[in-house]
Amino acid sequence: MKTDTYHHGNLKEELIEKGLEYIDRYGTESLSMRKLAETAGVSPAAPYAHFKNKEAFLTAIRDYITGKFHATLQETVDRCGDSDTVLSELGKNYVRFFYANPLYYQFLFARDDIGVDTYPPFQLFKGCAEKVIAGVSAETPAEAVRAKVIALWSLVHGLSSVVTIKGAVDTNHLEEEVGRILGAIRF
Amino acid sequence: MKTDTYHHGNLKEELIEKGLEYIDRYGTESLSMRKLAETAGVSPAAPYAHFKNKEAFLTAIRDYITGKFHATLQETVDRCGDSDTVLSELGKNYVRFFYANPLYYQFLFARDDIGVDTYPPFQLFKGCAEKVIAGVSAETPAEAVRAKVIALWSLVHGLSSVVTIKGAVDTNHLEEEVGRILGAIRF
DNA sequence: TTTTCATCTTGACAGTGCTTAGATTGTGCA
DNA sequence: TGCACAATCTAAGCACTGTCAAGATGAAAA
Repeated sequence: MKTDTYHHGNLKEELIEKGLEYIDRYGTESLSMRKLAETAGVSPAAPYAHFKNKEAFLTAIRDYITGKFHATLQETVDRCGDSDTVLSELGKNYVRFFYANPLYYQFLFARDDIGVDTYPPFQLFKGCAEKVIAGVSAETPAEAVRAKVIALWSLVHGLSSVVTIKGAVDTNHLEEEVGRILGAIRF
Repeated sequence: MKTDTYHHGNLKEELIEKGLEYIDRYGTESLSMRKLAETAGVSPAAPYAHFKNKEAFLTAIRDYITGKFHATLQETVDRCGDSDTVLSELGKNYVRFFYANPLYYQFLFARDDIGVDTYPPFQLFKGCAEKVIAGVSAETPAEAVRAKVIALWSLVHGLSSVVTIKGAVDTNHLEEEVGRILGAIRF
């Protein structure tokens, strides 16, 4: 078959964009490579020239989303510096990110190969929290600092999930509510 | 075909048991109705006499696990009553449950149709936390109580997830560590 | 005994991920 | 400029999936 568009020219990027759109709307459950190929106007096997398999494709999308998540946190740190508001702002933006994209939470974290040291946003958050919390009181034992860091992280991470549960948090006044909730931990 | 075991006799229960076993080991990703039917020694369509579709089957398994989770929490409440240790014990057992079965967390919560009011374990935890926290200081404003309840729940819920992330928590001394982390919130 | 009905098998269909063989075409090198 | 190469695509097909419709089976009710 001879057409003027045998080579798509931008398939890899379009697949990622279309895949992202699809996950936004319907989640990852019903996403299929064949449907995606069709919406891109390309044969069912074409995507496999760019991605080894479906898992590699999903990983590419995860990396993209992770990049945006990381950028959000990084921007917060850059803006707040070492001020005493940085942790609260970091937490708020952490939660906001997943509240704005409820399907991202499961998509990013519903797998078992994720580690703190290999996931930049986690490193960023933990590192920042460690610095601030250890700085509050110099003579705080290391194990207490560590526990508080994990506590804060768990609180923020958990709230990101809880916020998507129906009826859990008054989302009409989300900003104030999240502020109050994050304020429950003191250092 | 004429055999002496045309009717399985206990298929529904066996499917749930085998399905549970499978999820324990491999998660829900690669679970298939046909494989399950085969391990039960039955034809591929047989399960559909007991479950409308795969989703209904998974819901049945979720309900079973949710029952065990709820029983764990209920047992804790029954044992501790209204003592000041009930929240800490409740939190520990909450986290323990998912640490012991890492794949259950995603399996139970990786869906969007879950609500506080329709999920008994959440109601139990929230109800108990509300009673205890409101009782600490009678003149605490309602909104502050609500925020603390959500904070505690988020902390516990988040820690249940964080604990399964590689390198996040020292799992060699999980008990003490969880105790320290949960102690970061005071009321 | 006969009938009924839940339970099961057989066979089929559409959709899935993915592989292999070959077609197409932009690109760099002679 | 022409040609070979490599990246990218199509076509065809395999093994697998969920699920349905038609009919077989047999335990329990009549």
